[in-house]
Amino acid sequence: MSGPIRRSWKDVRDHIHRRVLDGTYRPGDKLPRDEDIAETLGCARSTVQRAMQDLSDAGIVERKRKGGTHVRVDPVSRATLDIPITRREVEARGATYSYHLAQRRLAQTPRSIVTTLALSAPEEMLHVQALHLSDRRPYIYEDRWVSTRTAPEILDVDLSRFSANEWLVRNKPYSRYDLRLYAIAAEAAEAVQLDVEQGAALLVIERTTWIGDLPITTVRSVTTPGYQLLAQNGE
Amino acid sequence: MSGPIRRSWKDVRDHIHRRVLDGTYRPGDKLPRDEDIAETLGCARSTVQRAMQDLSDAGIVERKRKGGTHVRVDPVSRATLDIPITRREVEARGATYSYHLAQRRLAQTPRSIVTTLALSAPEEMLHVQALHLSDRRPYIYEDRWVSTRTAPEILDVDLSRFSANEWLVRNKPYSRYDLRLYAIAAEAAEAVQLDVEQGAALLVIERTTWIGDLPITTVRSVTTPGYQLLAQNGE
DNA sequence: AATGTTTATATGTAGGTACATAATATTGTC
DNA sequence: GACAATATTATGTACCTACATATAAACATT
Repeated sequence: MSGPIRRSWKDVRDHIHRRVLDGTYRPGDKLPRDEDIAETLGCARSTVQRAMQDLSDAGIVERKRKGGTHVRVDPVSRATLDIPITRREVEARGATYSYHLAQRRLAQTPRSIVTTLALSAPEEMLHVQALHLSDRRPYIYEDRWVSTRTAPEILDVDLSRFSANEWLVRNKPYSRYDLRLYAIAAEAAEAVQLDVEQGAALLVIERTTWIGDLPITTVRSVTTPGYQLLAQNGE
Repeated sequence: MSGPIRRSWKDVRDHIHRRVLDGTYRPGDKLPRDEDIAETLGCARSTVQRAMQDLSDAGIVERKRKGGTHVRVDPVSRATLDIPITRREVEARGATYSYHLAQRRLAQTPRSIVTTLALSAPEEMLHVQALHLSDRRPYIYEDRWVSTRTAPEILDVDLSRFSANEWLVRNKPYSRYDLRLYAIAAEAAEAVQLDVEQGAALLVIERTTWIGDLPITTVRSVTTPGYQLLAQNGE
C-alpha cells in the first residue's frame, strides 16, 4: 500500500510501526527478514537494520539471530525517566531554588547502607542531610552517604553552600546505578524537615551509584506531597 | 595509552566512556571529531559514529552538527523503566496471580479524565475497576477508563475473566503515552479494596495511552504498601 | 525417543564512499 | 558596529560489500 518510495530509516521505522499499530502485524507475528523488507521498500538492508534496532530498543519488536524479528508478545511500557539536578528542576519551573544543609558528619555506615552499596563491611563515610527548597518552601529532603574512599574531594567542598547532589553529579561520573521508587508515610523527623503532617504520603526516590565496583553515593530523596515524576514518550 | 588496536563499536564506546569516567574528558569538554577518533583508534568513522550514538542516547555526551561532541554538563540520570503486564510481574516472582473485577459500566467521563485524555468534551467510556492479587493478597488496584470509540472490541471481552490491562496491552498498541508516578494516602475506598489501613502511603502509577490523537485508555494503578519500582543501568 | 552434531540462515558488525544537513565562522554590506 | 549573506565543517544518513555470530532446523547417533 504505502508507496515503495521510502528513504530514511525513520520512515522505515514508522512504516513498520504503523503496521504493528494497525494490526497488520499482531503481537507474536514474525516480520519478513530485513532483506525482504529492504527490497519491498526499495532501500538498503542497513537502513532496515537501523530502523529495526530502534524498534527493538523501544520494546516494540524482538530480534534474534536466525530467529528473525517478531512483534513482542508482551509489550512492556518502556519509559525513560530523566532525573535532573534538583536545582535545575526547580529553576526550570520558574521558582527560586535554595538549599539548606541540615547535617554533615563522618560516621560508620549502618547495616542498611552497607547492603544498599554492596559493601563487604561497614566503613566510615560522609553522611549528609540537606533540604532543597523551591520558593523558600521545602521541596526535597535528601539523606545521603558519600564514600570518602571513592570521592575524597567531597570533604573539601563547602556543603553549606553547594549541594552534594550537584557537586557529585558534575564531578563524579558513574558507570552503574540503581533507582528505586516507593511511597512512605512521613515519620516524625521527615515531617518536621518538610513541614508536613506526620503520616503524610510521600514519594521517595532512592538512587545509588557506583564507578566500576566502587560505591560513590546513595541518596534517599523524600519529596513533598504532590510531587510527581513524569515520563512521556512517542510522537 | 590504551592500544590503537580496537575493533567493535562497543569497545570504542567503552573507551570514550572510560575517559569521561576517569576525568580525561570533563563535563563540558569537547571531544575530538569522529574522524580523528577513528584514526587514533584505527577504525572506521562509522564505528565511532555508532559508539557516539549510544553515548548520546545514554545521556553521557551531546552531539551537534558542526558543533562537535561535548561531555554533558548536567548529566541527567536517565533510567529506563519497564512496566510489565501485572500478571507477568506477579508470576515472575513465583507468586500466584489472580484477578477480581470490581466494577464494569459505561459512564460519562468526569472532568479529570477529560483533562487527562485531552478530550474536547466528556464522552461515554467504559469504566473498569479491578483488583490484581498476588498469592490471594491484594497487589494492585486499578481504576481504568477505556475509550469505546477507539477500542470498541473491549465491550465484547469478558472482563470478569481477563483483565483489561492484559487485553489492551496485547491488542491495542499505542503510539504515545504519559506516565506519572506519585504517592497518595489511602482513602476509604482504596483502603477497603487493598485491605490496608486508611491513610497508608501508596505508590500510584498513572498511565495514559493514545494511538495518534485518539485516546485509548487511562489507568490509575494504586499499589500496596511496600511496592517498589526498580530501574537499573550500566555494566 | 532422547541426545548430540552439523548446516543453513537471519541478524549483527565493520569498512568504505558519497552526499545531506545543520550550525558555526567568515565575509560582505550598510 | 550591526546585520545579512556565504562558506566551512562535524555530524547524520544512505548504500554497498564482506564477514561474524548466534541459533533454529535438519540430520545423525545412541
